Amino acid sequence: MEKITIGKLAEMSGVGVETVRFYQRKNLLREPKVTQGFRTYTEEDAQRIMFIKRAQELGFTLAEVKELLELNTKSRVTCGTVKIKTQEKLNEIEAKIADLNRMKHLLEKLSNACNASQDEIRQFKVQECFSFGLDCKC
Amino acid sequence: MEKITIGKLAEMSGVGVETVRFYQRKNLLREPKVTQGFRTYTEEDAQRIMFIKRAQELGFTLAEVKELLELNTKSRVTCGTVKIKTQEKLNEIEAKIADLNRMKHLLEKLSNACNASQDEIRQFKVQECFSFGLDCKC
DNA sequence: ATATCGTCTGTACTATGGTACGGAGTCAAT
DNA sequence: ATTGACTCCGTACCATAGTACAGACGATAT
Repeated sequence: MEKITIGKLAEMSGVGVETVRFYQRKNLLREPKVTQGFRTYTEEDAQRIMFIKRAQELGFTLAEVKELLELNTKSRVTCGTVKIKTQEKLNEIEAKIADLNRMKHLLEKLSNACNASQDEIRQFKVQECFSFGLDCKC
Repeated sequence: MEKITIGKLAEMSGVGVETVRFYQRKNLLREPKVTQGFRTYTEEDAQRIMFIKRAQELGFTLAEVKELLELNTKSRVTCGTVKIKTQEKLNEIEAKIADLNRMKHLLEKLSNACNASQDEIRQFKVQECFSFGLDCKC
């Protein structure tokens, strides 16, 4: 089995070398064994980075990802604790979804208001269209 | 009609004085008339700041808000242009909602898996639960 | 043996969206 | 007339999430 250097790890997990070091500084990644002055990583480190990336895509900040990973690091944890953490995240996610749905409906309203005369050049009060509470008058 | 100073404008539009100056530096807000060395604003400036804040809440970055405001500045613009811009945002928002829903279902699965033995201490692989594509094995 | 690539460390820089501060000038009330 | 609040300007600073780079050292190939 070949040694996984920082460069290989970065390539495996689809990030830059500097990003790996950054995650280490932020304690999102353990400091790996150092063999002859070089860091040597494992498959698990790559998994961990991919997990970080995945969670980020899903709207978690690095601080939140760290929390999630710490649940895992403790390895044995009461189900109650996990349940509370996941419920907190669920509430956050539901709030985000609700916000985004609100945005979506308003944008749809704006888009539909523009539908009537698609190519026509006309006075357009963008600000008015975004003043929710007021009706779009474009 | 009383003169609207930067402090009053900030209060009217619910931001800080420094934020007003910041928006001016970013050309999101025009440089107002200066009367005896003091900036004098109008109602419209307050409207504009509120528009910026509203658009931000809806997920637009300041750069995007600037674009939207420039559509307005040009005063006459095809409805097609506005439609394209809003449609782009709609697509982004819909993708985010889809991601969050995926996340939600996985967290619910995780939460339910913990339900059976609420107080029992057991091995818990959070990462596995988040590895979408894999099934949760907790 | 020398070149070249990769890694080491630390620090500096990027963008985004503000927030804070120092020192000077102005305005309004007492 | 002096205090206190407000404003002026420029610059520095904050968090977030990286990205870049300098100078030294190690590993490998020719």
